[in-house]
Amino acid sequence: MERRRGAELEAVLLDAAWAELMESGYAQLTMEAVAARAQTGKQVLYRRWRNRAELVIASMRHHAGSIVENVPDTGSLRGDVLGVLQQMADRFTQLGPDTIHGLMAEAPDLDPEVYSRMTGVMAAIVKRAAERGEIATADVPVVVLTAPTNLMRHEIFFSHSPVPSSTITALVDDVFLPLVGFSRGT
Amino acid sequence: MERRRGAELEAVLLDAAWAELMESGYAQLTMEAVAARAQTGKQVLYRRWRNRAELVIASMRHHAGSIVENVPDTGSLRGDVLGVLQQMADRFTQLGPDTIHGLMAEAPDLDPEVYSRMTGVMAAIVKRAAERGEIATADVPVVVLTAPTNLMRHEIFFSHSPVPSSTITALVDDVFLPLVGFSRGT
DNA sequence: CTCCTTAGAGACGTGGCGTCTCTTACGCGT
DNA sequence: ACGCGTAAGAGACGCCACGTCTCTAAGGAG
Repeated sequence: MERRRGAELEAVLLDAAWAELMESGYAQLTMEAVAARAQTGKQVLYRRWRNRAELVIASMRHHAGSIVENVPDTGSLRGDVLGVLQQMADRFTQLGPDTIHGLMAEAPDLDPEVYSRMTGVMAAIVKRAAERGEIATADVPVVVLTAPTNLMRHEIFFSHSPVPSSTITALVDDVFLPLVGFSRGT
Repeated sequence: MERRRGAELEAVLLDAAWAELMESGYAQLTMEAVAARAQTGKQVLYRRWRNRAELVIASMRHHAGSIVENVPDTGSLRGDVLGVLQQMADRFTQLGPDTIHGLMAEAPDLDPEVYSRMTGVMAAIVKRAAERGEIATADVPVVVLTAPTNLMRHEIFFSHSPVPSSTITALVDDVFLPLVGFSRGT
């Protein structure tokens, strides 16, 4: 019997978890099923992750790398923000709301990271826009800086269907751009 | 043995559920415990609600009535919006994040109601402000109308501690009021 | 070649869900 | 006043998945 070990095995486990997640959703995902799919025992899972939530989070990271490390750079403030929001939408509609809610409920210590990371992304985008002269200053209140991504996240959490692109453009054109003193068109 | 019936019994059940919710939180709340506290059997619960989520939701409604039916009327737009957000904060910090997340995960059909209700509340507030002449028009994009309550809800969901009032005022002063063309102070 | 880690497999105890069953109280109609 | 039917009170039951424990054997390190 070929016996998998170390990183190789771990990859198989994470892939199995991801497959189960896509097929059954978070609520239906069981450790037994993941182990069975990976053709191994539960203990192999529990040796690496303390519970279902940790396994799933690890499998998400493994599958898609860490969230937005490729900050969009379209040359315009509007394009950049649209890009960020679109990325968020794509990523989370793939997961589906039940996975998101399930993880929130079972892994309360997950969010701070994802949460604060976006603030940095937005800050970078705004800084560039200020340097280009699109807006007067990069000195924007945090609450404004995080408004679009937070509203986007809110949309993702509450809408039980994919977020339409019209909502995304509305968030940018009717909320964010006015707040940073960017007059569109005119 | 005095045997409770109908509405009387139902009230006892809902109170028991609420007490368990406050004591143990949603994740730890069990049907057994609720039944025991109400000095009855589980069947009495299952005869009325299909599962834990429905019971808890009913108990929340029973305990605090339906959300914001008392739309604040402070005489100023700023005061009204602050009032609404403060009510949301109060209500939900009482519940705690784990209850909220748990319910979201298990009762996907709960939110639309709560969600859309706030839009109406905000619309009423803005309409009054326009009539008072505080702002030019009550014709505000939906995405702006819902921005403060949505951001508030986002804050509640992600912050694992009570929302500070500084955040609430920031939402109103740095996001909402500028968006509806209200120049503060000046 | 031996040793030690750990993969693979499955049994096990636990806990809560939701169902089923049974007895018994009590409101209602006649 | 009486009996019928509905539903309360109580608990047993099967089930499922969690997370733990135990055992055997593979295969890398020395």
